[in-house]
Amino acid sequence: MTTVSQTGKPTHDAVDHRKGPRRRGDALHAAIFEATLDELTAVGYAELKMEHVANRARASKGSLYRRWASRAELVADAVHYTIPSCAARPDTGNVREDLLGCLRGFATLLNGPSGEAIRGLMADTIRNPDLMEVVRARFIDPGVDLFLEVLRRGAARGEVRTTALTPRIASLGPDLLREYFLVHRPPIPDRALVEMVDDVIMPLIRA
Amino acid sequence: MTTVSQTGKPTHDAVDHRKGPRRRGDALHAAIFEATLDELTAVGYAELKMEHVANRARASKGSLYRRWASRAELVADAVHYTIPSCAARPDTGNVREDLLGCLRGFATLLNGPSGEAIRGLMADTIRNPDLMEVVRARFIDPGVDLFLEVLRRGAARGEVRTTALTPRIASLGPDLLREYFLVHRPPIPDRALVEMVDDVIMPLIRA
DNA sequence: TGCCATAAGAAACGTCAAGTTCTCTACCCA
DNA sequence: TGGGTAGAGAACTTGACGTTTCTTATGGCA
Repeated sequence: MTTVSQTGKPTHDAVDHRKGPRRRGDALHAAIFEATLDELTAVGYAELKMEHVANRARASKGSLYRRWASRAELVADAVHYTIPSCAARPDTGNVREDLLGCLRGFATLLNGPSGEAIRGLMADTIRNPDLMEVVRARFIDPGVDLFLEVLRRGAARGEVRTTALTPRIASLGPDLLREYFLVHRPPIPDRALVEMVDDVIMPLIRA
Repeated sequence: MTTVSQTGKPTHDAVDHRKGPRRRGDALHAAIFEATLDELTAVGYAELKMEHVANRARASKGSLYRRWASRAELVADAVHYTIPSCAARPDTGNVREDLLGCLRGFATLLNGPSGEAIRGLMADTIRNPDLMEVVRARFIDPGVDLFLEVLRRGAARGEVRTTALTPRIASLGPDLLREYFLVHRPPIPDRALVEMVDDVIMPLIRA
């Protein structure tokens, strides 16, 4: 098929979706999410271009910008859309194992394409501080809640001092993990997680 | 004064430094550093443009790129050049006060234009992971060394368990501070520093 | 003192992606 | 079945980056 552009230059299109089947609403939304994640996996956040996402989704840039004001918002939505339930919730009956299980779950996530995305989102936070609230609400606070729950179960079993059930203590795990994640190259080694639990958290919470 | 550009368009320049006094070497180097810091203070890292730094320094972009390959390298050098000696080294004879003093010193730094710059540099780390080593060597490792020294003095006075003299414990202060810095809007409240010391570090190191 | 290599200043250029706008048209619904 | 909505595709505008070119001031050296 041959069309002629406004400037008269002929372009040969494999498929012109002005004429082909055309998705709308949720179907298009989902297709863009999948394209975003594929692109994220393929080239990473830093090299992710709106135009490439559009092409991969067989959509137009206009459709993307109609829904999201920026790359950051698109990626935040796309990652949030696919993170299953923000990692598993281990319950082994032992606080140390539960804590380690949580950290390992997060680390696995951060070592994959979602980690790439979160790293990039935190970077964009500088140009757009409002994004920080979004990142915190979606990717940070849930982790603290999970740790607090683990500590409460431990306290119920008598493993954990009740005075350790504070936000400051509960967020130590997520904080140290994120800190490690942001300052070191991936992947996060398991040894670092064990140190966080055994050298910092356990001594602080032991009954 | 009026000059004629290559394309024949007349341009009216206040001063054309092809004819004016011309700095070289260290004088120019220093002028560029000062312009970088002024620009950082004025518009922040995200909005810092090489061209604007050049204009402010009354230098050319060419001169900048002859010395630094990127904005990140320029800013890293400029900030490092002006940080006095990476904060004071309190020695009050009391571990808790020393720790708090260190954290307050860093927090003051991070609440100013240097903090803006460091935040931005950490963001650029995503596009350029080599930068991470530079940031760590210049702005992170010195902090850990300082804390380790404070802990050693405390141990010598019998205030600190000798088993607490590990990198994991010594870097807790800088780690938690940086974590807070990266995830929250400035400024860092003093309350957060006190919590780090009293709820996390002190319980872990007490003899 | 005068010559010359070096490097600074200014401006233009090529590139690239962001974001916008335009036209055309498929799809949905009343 | 006809009209409004929204998607596809491409051109366009803008803005910054990093480079190149040309001119000329500066400092070292003979």
